[in-house]
Amino acid sequence: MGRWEPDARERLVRAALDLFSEQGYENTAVAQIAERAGLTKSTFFRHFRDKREVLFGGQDVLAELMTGAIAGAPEDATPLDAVEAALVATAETFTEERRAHGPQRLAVIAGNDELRERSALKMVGFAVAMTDALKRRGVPELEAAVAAELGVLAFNHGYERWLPTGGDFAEVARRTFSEVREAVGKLVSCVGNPPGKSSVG
Amino acid sequence: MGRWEPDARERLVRAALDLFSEQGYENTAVAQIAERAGLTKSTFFRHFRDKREVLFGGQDVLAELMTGAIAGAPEDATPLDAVEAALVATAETFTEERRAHGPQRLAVIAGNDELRERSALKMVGFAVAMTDALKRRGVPELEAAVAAELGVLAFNHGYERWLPTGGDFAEVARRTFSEVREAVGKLVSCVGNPPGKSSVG
DNA sequence: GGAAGTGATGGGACTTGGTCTCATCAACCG
DNA sequence: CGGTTGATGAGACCAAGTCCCATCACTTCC
Repeated sequence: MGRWEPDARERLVRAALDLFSEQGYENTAVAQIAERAGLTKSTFFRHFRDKREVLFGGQDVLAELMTGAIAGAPEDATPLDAVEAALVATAETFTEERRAHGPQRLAVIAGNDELRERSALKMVGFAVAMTDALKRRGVPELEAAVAAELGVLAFNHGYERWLPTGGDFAEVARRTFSEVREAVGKLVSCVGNPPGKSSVG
Repeated sequence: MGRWEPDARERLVRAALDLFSEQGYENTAVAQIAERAGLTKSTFFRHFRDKREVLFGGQDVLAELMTGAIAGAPEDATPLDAVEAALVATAETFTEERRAHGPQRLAVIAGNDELRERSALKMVGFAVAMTDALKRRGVPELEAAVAAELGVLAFNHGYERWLPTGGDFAEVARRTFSEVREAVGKLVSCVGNPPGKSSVG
């Protein structure tokens, strides 16, 4: 594997994923990942900000798709409709190839604190991005924040639901988000809190 | 400052906070923090898992207060009521002394990625804790997750609102959470989505 | 009162993540 | 053919974090 083989980044990701699965994240040195990919530590850090980031590539693309969809949603769309559109807009990145190493990736992340930490930050990033996009539509601060948070929740649940079955993520996202909406409805219309007249307002 | 002065942990926290404010988080070495506290690097890592953690002490106590309040809420309390009780239950930790270095702490965290990452993880921890506590009350998975997420959102907003003014955090939490409830109500009762019959169900 | 034990600390070696700088090499271009 | 560009290799370097062992203050027990 020569110095100028193409797809250095992809090779690094695959090598990292394999090594993390084989021996655990903490027991794998960056130099080892680079070596398996036929590269060096220097090159690794040229492609990824740090060791964690090799598992979280392309998340900024997702955020851009979300904000773009919210900005481009019909003017009469409700905040929740806009958020739903944001989730649907990310479907194009959920390719079959991505699904292939999804479980492996999830397992590695679940087994390490640093990685769960990075994952949490990415989710916060999504929430902030959607909140800002909603605010630019004139949605009040707090409503925007709530809607965005619900969107992130649905996104995560949708992803976990999409992984085993595959298929069109847009559909899964719509279904999951409608369930979240339903859950919200049940929460606010609980006994003692009739809808329309909040008991705490 | 001798070897056996008391309050090593508190001294480390104060030294870290001051140094981070003076020269930035990244420009401050752990050895330097320890030195200012009259201790050594070894001792620092005996008190804190890593450099970040010196700014996030006591968050596990908060999670326990939250879960305890949810578990101990009246049987007929709605999920949202239980979450509100969880926020109120954390009030006892919001002392005036804690408020004193709150802004300093927030500023340091906001200025560094590693720290925002850790903060995000802590919030996810709260959400998971409250979700589990709600599920143990028989609340369905998704509703529990939504309610917990709303709680975390209110907690954060409440904290930022409490910092400048001080006073009883319980009151601030109640007020903030009621505003979140109101926001949720507006979201689900938007034009095109009459409450009671979801347009996407 | 001295000896043994306990728990927190000091100290230093060591690994690894991450940065930085400079040399190298392939491709492209005039 | 020579110069430029861009990605890589190589290695020094610093700081985070781990590990092991010695040290010291305090306690307990004989």
